[in-house]
Amino acid sequence: MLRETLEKAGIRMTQQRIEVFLEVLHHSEEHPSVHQVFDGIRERMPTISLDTVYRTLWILSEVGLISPVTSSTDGVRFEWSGHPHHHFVCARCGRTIDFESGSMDKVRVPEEAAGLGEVWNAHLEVRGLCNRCREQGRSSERGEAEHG
Amino acid sequence: MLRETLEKAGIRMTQQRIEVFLEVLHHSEEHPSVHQVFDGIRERMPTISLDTVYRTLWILSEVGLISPVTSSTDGVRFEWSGHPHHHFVCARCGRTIDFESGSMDKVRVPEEAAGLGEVWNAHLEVRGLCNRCREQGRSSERGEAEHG
DNA sequence: CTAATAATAGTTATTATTACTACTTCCTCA
DNA sequence: TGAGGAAGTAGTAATAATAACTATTATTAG
Repeated sequence: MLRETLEKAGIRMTQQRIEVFLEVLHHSEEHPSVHQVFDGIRERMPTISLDTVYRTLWILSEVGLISPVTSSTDGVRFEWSGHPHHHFVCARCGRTIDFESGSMDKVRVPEEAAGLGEVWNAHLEVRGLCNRCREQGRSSERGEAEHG
Repeated sequence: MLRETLEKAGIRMTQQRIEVFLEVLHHSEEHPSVHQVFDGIRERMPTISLDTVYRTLWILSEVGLISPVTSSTDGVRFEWSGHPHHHFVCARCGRTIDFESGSMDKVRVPEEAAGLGEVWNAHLEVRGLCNRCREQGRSSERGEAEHG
């Protein structure tokens, strides 16, 4: 799937790109940050540079294999694009929580969107207050987004 | 609406908060960046600080009056939460384009989401390649996201 | 197998965002 | 109405996150 997509886009397949893709794929539900991906790969490939990880993540995003996740400001996070699911984003702590929905998965993309460009996928983005923050009242703080 | 919401959350209403809210409200479709809001307000209130703008934007987000927008890495952008609409996000240039949809607006939020917390609102997030990038082939670049 | 070229490592430079502190404003309750 | 105290702000310094840069290396086409 990686090989095929990169080939179609005229982008070379390198070991680094394979590693970055597999790392995001493997930890997709955790919405890994750039540094999580970096550290994960370094165990197997100690010389990989942070710059390469950044560049590669955006390249994989541009061809649609992975997607940046709505995030708090602690940096970009990514997920694999291939698994249909939706997001609950907490307005207070900034966490993005995945959920699946049989009813929503087969939603047809509105015409209005199709007119704006070539549609690849779509998901529902729900905003609100997560259960954890709801219990903590005003004591919770932004930024400790574990994106779990 | 501002007064009422802040009061309910036990947050004081200050001139700065009014200005920040109005600035975002007024330029909502452009998804203003922090600096756009800052500059806009400075014309009327020259002493406002960038720190205040950042703090206020996040406070208004936490109470649900505004929302951060899925963005490229050129910084956070915000929009007013009160207008129901959806997003087309270009995977290449990072632009977020608003669109309205009669069919989607009355979508009911799935049960699976309601279990995760208190739901405030929901919208569709469509990913793909915007018309502009589609025409430009591989010449386009990330980062010049005008969020128009 | 080799040349041409795209991609990477390692680092430095930028820039968005947050932290900090003295000062000011706003609200409460008498 | 006005003093006391808490919450909010300005101005700036500190802290990351992200991008830029260049010599070197890996990849692909032929």
